[in-house]
Amino acid sequence: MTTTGLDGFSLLDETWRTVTPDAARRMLIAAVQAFASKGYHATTTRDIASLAGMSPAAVYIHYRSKEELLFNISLVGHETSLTLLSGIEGTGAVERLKNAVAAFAGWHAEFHTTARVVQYELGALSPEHHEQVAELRRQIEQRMRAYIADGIEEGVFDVPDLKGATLAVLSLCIDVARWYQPSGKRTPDEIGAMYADLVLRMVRPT
Amino acid sequence: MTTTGLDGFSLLDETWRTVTPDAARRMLIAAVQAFASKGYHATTTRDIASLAGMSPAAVYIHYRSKEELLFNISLVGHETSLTLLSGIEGTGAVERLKNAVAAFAGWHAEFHTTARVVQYELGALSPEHHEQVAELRRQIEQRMRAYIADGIEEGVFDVPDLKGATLAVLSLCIDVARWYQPSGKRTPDEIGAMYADLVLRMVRPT
DNA sequence: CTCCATACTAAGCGGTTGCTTAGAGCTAAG
DNA sequence: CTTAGCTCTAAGCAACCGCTTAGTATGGAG
Repeated sequence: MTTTGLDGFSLLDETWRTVTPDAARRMLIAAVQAFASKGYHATTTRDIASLAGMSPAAVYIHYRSKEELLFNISLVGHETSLTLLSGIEGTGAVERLKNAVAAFAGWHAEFHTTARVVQYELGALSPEHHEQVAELRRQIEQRMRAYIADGIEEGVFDVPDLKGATLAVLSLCIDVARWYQPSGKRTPDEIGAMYADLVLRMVRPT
Repeated sequence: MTTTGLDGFSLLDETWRTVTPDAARRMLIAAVQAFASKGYHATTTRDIASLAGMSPAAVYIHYRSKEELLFNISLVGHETSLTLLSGIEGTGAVERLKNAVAAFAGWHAEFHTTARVVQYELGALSPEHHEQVAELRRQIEQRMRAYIADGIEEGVFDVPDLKGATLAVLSLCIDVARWYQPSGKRTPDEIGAMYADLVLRMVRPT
């Protein structure tokens, strides 16, 4: 899962590779960085333009508003993590849940800049945009719940409260975006592996 | 741990009971509500004054700035949760960790309004104020780590990575403030009990 | 070459922000 | 009654906000 960022593309470039034209992508990446470090409301459109190396008015050539910038980030971010979670493979429920948690928690570490905006700026979206994103979040929850439910059906998990356990697992992974620092000792992959172990301990039979 | 809020005092009043004079307390409570629902930067001093039923200028009679309002909230909130975590009782490490997680997670649900400000608006503090709060956060982490370490020494816990496990347990509890809704099915006490069970599963021997 | 669409900037508009100033109303000591 | 001190409000200031307008530079089609 980990990409090194040493191949000429930064991690942010990789996530937003499909965004065109070039100036629109640079603007989006600038917005992600600014929103992640200062928060949506503390970021001005002048901050974003300045980070992208353009004039304040240039924002509005590619985006209708500051909120639309946030919506694009939020939408692509949620779609990316949903795709990631949907593509988990493994033989047996134990291995699949392990891989799912490692990938999902690892993503929140590796792409913590994007993840921070995705997870902590939902409240700044317009009601219509928020509802679109909420639907994706429901699908993410459904996926994670299915991985746990599989193990219960297989008889390899002991989970008294499926909804509660799903909530806790997702919560654990999501919160990585809040505390993760690249300067810390653990790599995203190590965090993913550690969290996978902790979650499997939570669901294993007594 | 749960207080009903039916005794004439709201939960917010209870937390801020010691703040005087009365107008300063009403202003703080208004700020907590506003910061929690819209975020620090999206809240105007006029919002706060209006919620407190006073004029915009009244804020500055009791507080030097909007940031000082946030600092007071953050400081009292951190002190409260540290005191809570420090006063845990129980015979044996298993019972103490169970009680600690139940209390800490339960607090983040019951006082989710305060907890949201405490946990998610740290970045808006001035560097000096942030450092003061960071010291309290280090003490909170130390306390939780001690509860887990006790169980390892007693031989009743199997934890390969003490620092990692502490981080995960705190993270799990803190994130309750993000997703908790009073309209949800679980009471704060039920969430505390469920989380205590999940955490004990994470640290029990194989 | 002309023409036109696209991508950008310089300048700035109306509204809002955190915070200040000047002064009014109230209370209580002398 | 006077007066000092505290709490509050009405009004407003300078700075900054999101966003718009007018105009410039560029490059490709005819």
